[in-house]
Amino acid sequence: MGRTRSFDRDAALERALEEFWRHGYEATSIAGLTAAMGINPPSLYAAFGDKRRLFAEAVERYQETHGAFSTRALTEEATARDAVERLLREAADVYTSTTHPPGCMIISAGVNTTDPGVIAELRGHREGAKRVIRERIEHDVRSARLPGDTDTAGLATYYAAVIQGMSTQARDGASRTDLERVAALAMRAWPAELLDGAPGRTA
Amino acid sequence: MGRTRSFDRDAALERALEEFWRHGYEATSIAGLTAAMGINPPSLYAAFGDKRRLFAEAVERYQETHGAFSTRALTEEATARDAVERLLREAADVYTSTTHPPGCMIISAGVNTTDPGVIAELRGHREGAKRVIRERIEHDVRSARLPGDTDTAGLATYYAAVIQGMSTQARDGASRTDLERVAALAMRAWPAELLDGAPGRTA
DNA sequence: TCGATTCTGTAGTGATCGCTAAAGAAAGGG
DNA sequence: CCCTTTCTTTAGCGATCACTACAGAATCGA
Repeated sequence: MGRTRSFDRDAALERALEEFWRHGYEATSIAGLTAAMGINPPSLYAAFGDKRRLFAEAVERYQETHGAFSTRALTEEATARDAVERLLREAADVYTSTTHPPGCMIISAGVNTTDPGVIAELRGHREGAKRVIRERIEHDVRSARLPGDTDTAGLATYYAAVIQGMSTQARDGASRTDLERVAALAMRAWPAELLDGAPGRTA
Repeated sequence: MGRTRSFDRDAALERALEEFWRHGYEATSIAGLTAAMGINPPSLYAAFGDKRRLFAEAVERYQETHGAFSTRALTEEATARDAVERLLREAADVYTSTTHPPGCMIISAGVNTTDPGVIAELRGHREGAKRVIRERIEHDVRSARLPGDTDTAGLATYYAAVIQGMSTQARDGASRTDLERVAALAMRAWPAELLDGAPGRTA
């Protein structure tokens, strides 16, 4: 059924992802993309549609690979505190890894972008992540591990802000240990836990 | 001495500042600037040099006006704790004010920008602010208000990250009270203070 | 009033933006 | 083999980028 594609679509998508990660949506040009992907513009458009759809695929791939640690941390730990602590620690690790651009693509790639669809797409992912944090904390409130008057939305906003600050610090050159110290300090805001089987103490 | 300028240079600079604040350096076009400033390109170039120098003047103006609360908070309070607490509280206020774009121009305007000079200029301001925070904390360590083993650099990085996260949250639509809650939670990381005249306790 | 000077608007510079028409190259089916 | 299909390359589309040549308009000193 015709000539076969001469490049690895998945590998090219990963290169495009890293371009968008490093330079953001708008500052990444088709010329920069094709150079990084090792192909010519018509091959890019035939395989991925256009710049906007290529970006959407790159974001999807990011969530399934580099950004998947977030969902794992929040679902695989026994307590909300362990989940958030692991989330911050793994963010410190991923954001400063030298095998890919620094920081978080979901946080930085849409900054200073004109396209409203791109802004909404990334903001939706950020709001979704914040909601997952809040729901994980709410679960521990319902199971009486955390006080009933815990400000779950406030804590979720706080940890979302800390993670976004860590991403910015990483892009400014902060090291892994720098961010691990930020993560450790951020955990001091965690509310006093209620012990299992020890009823009554609310503060 | 020739024809007099027909527009208010200071007012035009403020409009340019807000354009750069909202859209960042690279995504702000000369066409957008001239439209916001109410002048034509030749007037802009005659009065401000070029886009790069106009941006530098806008950053300088920002530091002297919208961003001046930062230095004031860190120099006018009696203790480092009060200084940082005021810094966070005023940031929550300024970043969500509706009289100008949300967030902090120093933090966001250089994201996803290619020009290395712009990146270095803004990063320099961020590093400078972080250094001022650290020096304010070190002052309280020297005066024995804070423990001698306080990780001043770690605390400075942490509060810098929190402020950067607050800026991102503001640009995502967070309210003033949202950011005030973030500020309050962030203060839980503050080390235990040593009381004046009560010697010895180091933790 | 007049020349000198400086600002202003019009209009356009070359370069780059995202994107694509056209034609040659490589694969499958007959 | 040849025809069809799909990929590839070259080349260039209109639009926008930062920036400016040019000439008219406005203000100065004389």
